[in-house]
Amino acid sequence: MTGERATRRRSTQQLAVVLAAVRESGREHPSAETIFARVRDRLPRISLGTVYRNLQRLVDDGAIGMAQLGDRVVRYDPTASAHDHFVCLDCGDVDDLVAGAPEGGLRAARQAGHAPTSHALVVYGRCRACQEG
Amino acid sequence: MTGERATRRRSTQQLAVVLAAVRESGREHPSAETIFARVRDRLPRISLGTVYRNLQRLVDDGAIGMAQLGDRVVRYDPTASAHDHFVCLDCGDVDDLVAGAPEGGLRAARQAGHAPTSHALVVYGRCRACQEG
DNA sequence: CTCGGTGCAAAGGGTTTGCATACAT
DNA sequence: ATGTATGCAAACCCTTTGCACCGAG
Repeated sequence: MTGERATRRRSTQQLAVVLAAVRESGREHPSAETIFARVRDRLPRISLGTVYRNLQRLVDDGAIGMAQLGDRVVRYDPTASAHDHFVCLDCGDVDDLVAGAPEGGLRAARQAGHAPTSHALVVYGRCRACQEG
Repeated sequence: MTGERATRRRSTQQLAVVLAAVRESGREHPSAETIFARVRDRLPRISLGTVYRNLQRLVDDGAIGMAQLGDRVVRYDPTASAHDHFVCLDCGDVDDLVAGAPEGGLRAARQAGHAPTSHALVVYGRCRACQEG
């Protein structure tokens, strides 16, 4: 019974503007609230619910990434492909990290009989800017 | 001005029972709600707020660990020392991983000028039990 | 014309907090 | 006696959702 037909998706202005807002965010890893504020400049009547719905859709489609970085909020990421993150404990800034697979963790998982398929690595510390002075 | 005096901490029955509940949890990584339910068997009048307050205190004191494993809730961990986690995408079970430092990530952070002090690694996949059959 | 997307506002789920009281010290 | 910890309930914060209307196809 795979009979359900995929519902046709419409491309709206709101969707485009949300995507643009995430894409323009550089290494900032904005929260939904931040996106909301930014998107409002262009579409003053957009609602927070719509922002959440479109962000979710973009994540599901693989157009953007999503990360939990230790605090409560979900962060969105213009880089959709898998990568890791550095979070500064002083200023909260986030940086992308390009690192190979965490072999130690994967090996430990396999040794326990598990079959790893993905991972999330967040490195915490003091960022470059916060070390000066 | 380091004049604030540390407030004297009292050891209550509630604190002891919360700690015991976490310690008895094995590799289960219970949420606050789970701890609450368990603790209630022994202290029927304990409140959820007290459970949260005591869990927070135990974490601050380094008596127990705390982890965010991808879903919304905070998990508590009888193992206070740093270690990583495996989460089964099928059944949700959590397993501890003993892995060395994630060198790739740390190196990438240092290369960007940051000074790493800690990290959180969660490996996702299919657990041993879910692979059988 | 259709029916998926939107705006609004309310609900949800997890966690924190203000306050009067209880109790460890 | 002192003031920290508790119980209760309300507040908080982030996110999701129900519903009537709008608008892309």
